[in-house]
Amino acid sequence: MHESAPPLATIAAALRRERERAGISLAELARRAGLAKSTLSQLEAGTGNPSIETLWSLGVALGVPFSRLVEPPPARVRVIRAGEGPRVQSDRADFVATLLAAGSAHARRDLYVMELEPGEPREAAAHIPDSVEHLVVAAGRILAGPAGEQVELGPGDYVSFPGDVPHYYEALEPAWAVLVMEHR
Amino acid sequence: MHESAPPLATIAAALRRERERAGISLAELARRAGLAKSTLSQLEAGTGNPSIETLWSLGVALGVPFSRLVEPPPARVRVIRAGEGPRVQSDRADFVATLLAAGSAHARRDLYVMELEPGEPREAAAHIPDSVEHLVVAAGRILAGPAGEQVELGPGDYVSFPGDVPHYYEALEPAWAVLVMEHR
DNA sequence: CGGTTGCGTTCGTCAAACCGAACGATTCGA
DNA sequence: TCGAATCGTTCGGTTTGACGAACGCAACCG
Repeated sequence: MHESAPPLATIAAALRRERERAGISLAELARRAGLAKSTLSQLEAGTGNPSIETLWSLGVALGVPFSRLVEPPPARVRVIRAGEGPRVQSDRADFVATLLAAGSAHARRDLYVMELEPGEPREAAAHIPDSVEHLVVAAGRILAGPAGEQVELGPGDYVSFPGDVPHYYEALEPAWAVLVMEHR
Repeated sequence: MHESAPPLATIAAALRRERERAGISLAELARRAGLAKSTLSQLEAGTGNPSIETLWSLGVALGVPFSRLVEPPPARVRVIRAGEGPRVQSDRADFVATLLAAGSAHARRDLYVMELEPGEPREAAAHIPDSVEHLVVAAGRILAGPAGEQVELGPGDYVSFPGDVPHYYEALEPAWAVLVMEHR
């Protein structure tokens, strides 16, 4: 899925990178974070599997948000070619969706590209309370919406509706669309 | 500021929250993550200090980005002060942008449809720090990206790049795209 | 009623994360 | 040239996170 990066080496690299950016020594950082030099040494060497509290204290001492230590340096420009993205087979859905960008904790909108073939309508059970789905049709025609309130959409059309009630997607012809799943 | 929350209870709450959102039992999650039930039980109880690998495997098993487990839940109260509302007619927009859905404080991603005609490249000055732009091309061909790092995109292609540096949009042929502005 | 299945918690054991101390290497200034 | 200081690494010892087994509970079925 989208959870690929091995955190082992990522953290080691991030620690060294941020420490050098701060311009302090390993011993000094260990001192500020309240850790033993040895611990930090092994962490930067890629040996070891720090506890949350350990890594957190390092984040504090370095003055960087926690996620910067654990997430790989974000590629400045991310390109996902048509059909190349990670296919998400949703637990409770039959449609094929490609996850483009997962929302962070502060930006909980997940971005998908959805491809639909005409035929069986895709029935989606109600899911998370207070979730909202946004749909922009890029090509083809799609009949979508909550049960009983479907609307027909063509290229460029946009619709949003609550995701916490049963709803349907049905392609009237081969179609694809951009889907934004917003769950608060 | 950004480094305040004690991760102890945050993680416990996040784990339970995300697990219930996924609708699986504690035992089931432990199984999928390859952990002992007891470990997970203690984590959700707020007792214990998981290692990175442990927490990571939980993130994978839950299908959520790591940061969602470690960062505090978004504020329940959502406030948009006077004058802070989303500008629909952008000040410097010489392209046609239609605001579809403004992000709340909980989901700070704004959703646009953008139409471009070939000709002058659209130059966008750097804006809000730590903002990210997501672009899915629906039709036509677009050259987009930060200055010096533009990529050419066709229908179905996706790109994201930082929005806090100068960047360009140039239609190589009549095109339209879905634009998600993410500002944290 | 037993018997089974699944749940979440508690307990004892073991591996490993973390610590403190000692080490060689380097850079100073006296 | 010699200490003195600081660097980052390596080596045993201790704390503790993770495991597996057992437990009590509820729901379900014979």
